[in-house]
Amino acid sequence: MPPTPAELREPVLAWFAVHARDLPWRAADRSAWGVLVSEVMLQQTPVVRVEPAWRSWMARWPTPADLAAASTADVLRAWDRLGYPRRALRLQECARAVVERHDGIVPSSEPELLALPGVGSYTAAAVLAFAYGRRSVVLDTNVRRVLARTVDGVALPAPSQTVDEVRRATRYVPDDDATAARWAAASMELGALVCTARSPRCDVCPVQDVCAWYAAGRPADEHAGRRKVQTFTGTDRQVRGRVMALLRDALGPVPAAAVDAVWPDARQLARCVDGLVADGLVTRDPAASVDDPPTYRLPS
DNA sequence: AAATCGGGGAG
DNA sequence: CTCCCAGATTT
Repeated sequence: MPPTPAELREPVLAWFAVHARDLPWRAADRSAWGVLVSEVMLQQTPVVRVEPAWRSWMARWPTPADLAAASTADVLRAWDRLGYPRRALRLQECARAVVERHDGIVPSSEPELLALPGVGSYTAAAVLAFAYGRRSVVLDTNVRRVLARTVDGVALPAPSQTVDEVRRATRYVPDDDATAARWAAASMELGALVCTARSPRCDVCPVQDVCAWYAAGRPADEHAGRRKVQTFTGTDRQVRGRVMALLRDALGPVPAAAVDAVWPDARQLARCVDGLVADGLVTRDPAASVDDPPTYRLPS
């Protein structure tokens, strides 16, 4: 018997009222743009690493117009090692779209949010709930795990999100805007602090008594083995990361020879550099003389 | 539905 | 060492 929506929500909301972390993008004076920036930074990057980056980022570029007017090289340097630099590129594109399409105001409708670069279903729902206090179905990795355990009685959700899963999650979202927005934050927080992927702290969980997974004796993950572990060492992602690090730290244009030195496999390196140029993360400038090698830099 | 895209810190 | 993190986009 899975818990009813009320059986799950009420203890989690009460727990959240006591245990919510004091994160800067939850402060009373944060802007809708600040919320959007935090959500993009938090896409696949842990809270502890985002927090200091968010503070300095918002101090430097408080509004969409500020970020829209910045040099892309500065944006990529400020992004530093938050991972997936394409997100930084899209965040700046997003700022420009907000300025051009919405007069510099972050939109408050789901279709308009989804149309922004770098904003998918999760981020759109999160901005609606956290910036505007509106009801939405916020289904991130934390909420997916909380519902998989408490409702479905399984250790972890399926590798990819299904339509059925969204429908199920919708049934647990409160009807009114304010409570729905709190539920979004509370259920995410429970997944982040208690109902964690590695070693869940069921002993302090506010919904232990209604949790289907706990009742079943915490059975192991049924998808174990089928889960794709993204390796990193030796992959294109590592090579791209090295090239980006080199260009971030460079004061001026970087000679091709310096780029060649970051990775021993010349073919793989060339493929990665071409990819970075195609992605708009790197600019290749031809040399003065035709037979000389080009130089590389971050895009201006 | 699956692959790709960074990087780091906990276990 | 492996695993996972407030995902989005492309194929």
